[in-house]
Amino acid sequence: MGRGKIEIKRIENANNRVVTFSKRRNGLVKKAKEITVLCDAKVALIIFASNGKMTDYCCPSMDLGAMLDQYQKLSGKKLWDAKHENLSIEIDRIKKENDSLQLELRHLKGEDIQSLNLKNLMAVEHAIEHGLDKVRDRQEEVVMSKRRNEKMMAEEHRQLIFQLQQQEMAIASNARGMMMRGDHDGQFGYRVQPIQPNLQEKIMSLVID
Amino acid sequence: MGRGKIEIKRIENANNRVVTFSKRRNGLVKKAKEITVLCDAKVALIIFASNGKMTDYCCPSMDLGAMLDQYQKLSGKKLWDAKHENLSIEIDRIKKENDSLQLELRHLKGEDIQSLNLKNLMAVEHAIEHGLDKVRDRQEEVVMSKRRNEKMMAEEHRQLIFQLQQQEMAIASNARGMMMRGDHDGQFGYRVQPIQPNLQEKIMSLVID
DNA sequence: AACTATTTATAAGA
DNA sequence: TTCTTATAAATAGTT
Repeated sequence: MGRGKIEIKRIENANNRVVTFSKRRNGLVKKAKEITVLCDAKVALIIFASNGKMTDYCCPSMDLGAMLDQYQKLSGKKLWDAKHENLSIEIDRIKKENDSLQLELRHLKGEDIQSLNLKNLMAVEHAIEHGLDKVRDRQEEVVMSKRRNEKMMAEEHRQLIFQLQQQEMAIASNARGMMMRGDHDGQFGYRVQPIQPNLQEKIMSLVID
Repeated sequence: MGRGKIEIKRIENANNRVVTFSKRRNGLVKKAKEITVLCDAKVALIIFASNGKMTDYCCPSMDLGAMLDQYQKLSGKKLWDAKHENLSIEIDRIKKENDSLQLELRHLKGEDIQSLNLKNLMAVEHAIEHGLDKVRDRQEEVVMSKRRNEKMMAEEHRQLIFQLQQQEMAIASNARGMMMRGDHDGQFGYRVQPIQPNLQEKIMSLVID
């Protein structure tokens, strides 16, 4: 229908194709609306242009979800049941994994062990003993580390006290010198160098744990 | 387009409505096919007649499921929401539970404990110790039970030997009596009663573990 | 289901 | 994209 008859095959001219698409898409939607009104029909229509742009129409009397439910019932085809099923299967799988973890956990806690035979009991015992060893080793480490830190702290505390004393003495002797020389412009004869430049950071790190 | 112009409103005459539906439905599907071919478009079309009968068309290049996936992406509307999302949420929930179980399990096995502080380590230690106690108690029980069973077994073994001996003696004496009386019709004077009727079952149950 | 007068859709051109 | 218009196609009413 137009100035000339056309064959129903892909329109090679890209521009014509796009224009024709636009016209025919409008026509299609218009006809979908018309049949809906004229004939009490339910219509759902989804159109993707080759550039990906989408147009859709759904009759006002039923939403697309309901249409598709109906479609599945009548056609027997599954649209999302498959995905659904996959999710359900995944859930079952994880739940089973969960149960087995749960059971292993309970065994290690000495629960639900009535059904275990001697061999299993010994395996569980070994696992527990191994874990206990490791946990105790780690405790040891942590305690030792804490103790080391305390010692360092104490040592540095002593150092700080020593430094403070030195500075006080230096200031005192300087002040005496200044007074004797009448030096009042606030410039000391020498600066007290920090013995441990990173002391503050070290202390902070010790305090963290 | 026809002998007369019609208003786009419900066709009251039921027969006309059905006929028009049929014609227009065919037209709609035809146009859907044409735009698919002419313009590289993807079209999905579902039509329900007022009597419930369904007609559908989907472009050959994409199945309806894929079309609807795309529809959801582009429109942001969710078609199979409720069920789907609930399942996804459920999966997330179970996975998290799983992870936490996994972690607890690893802790009890003495793994991944570098990050635990002393307090946590001690809690884990106590859990493990408790489990170890329980498992060892149960082992003790099982071993004791086995020992008891062995004793019972030995005792019943002795009983069986005793019974067998008795029966052999009874048969022997009977046979002698029969021979002396010329009793050859196979009927013994009395039956040997089983001393322990359920012996077989008892033995079976002992053998199981 | 066929026919056909008429309306509608649209291809090509601007 | 939009408008125009000649023509093809769809279809309403009829047989």
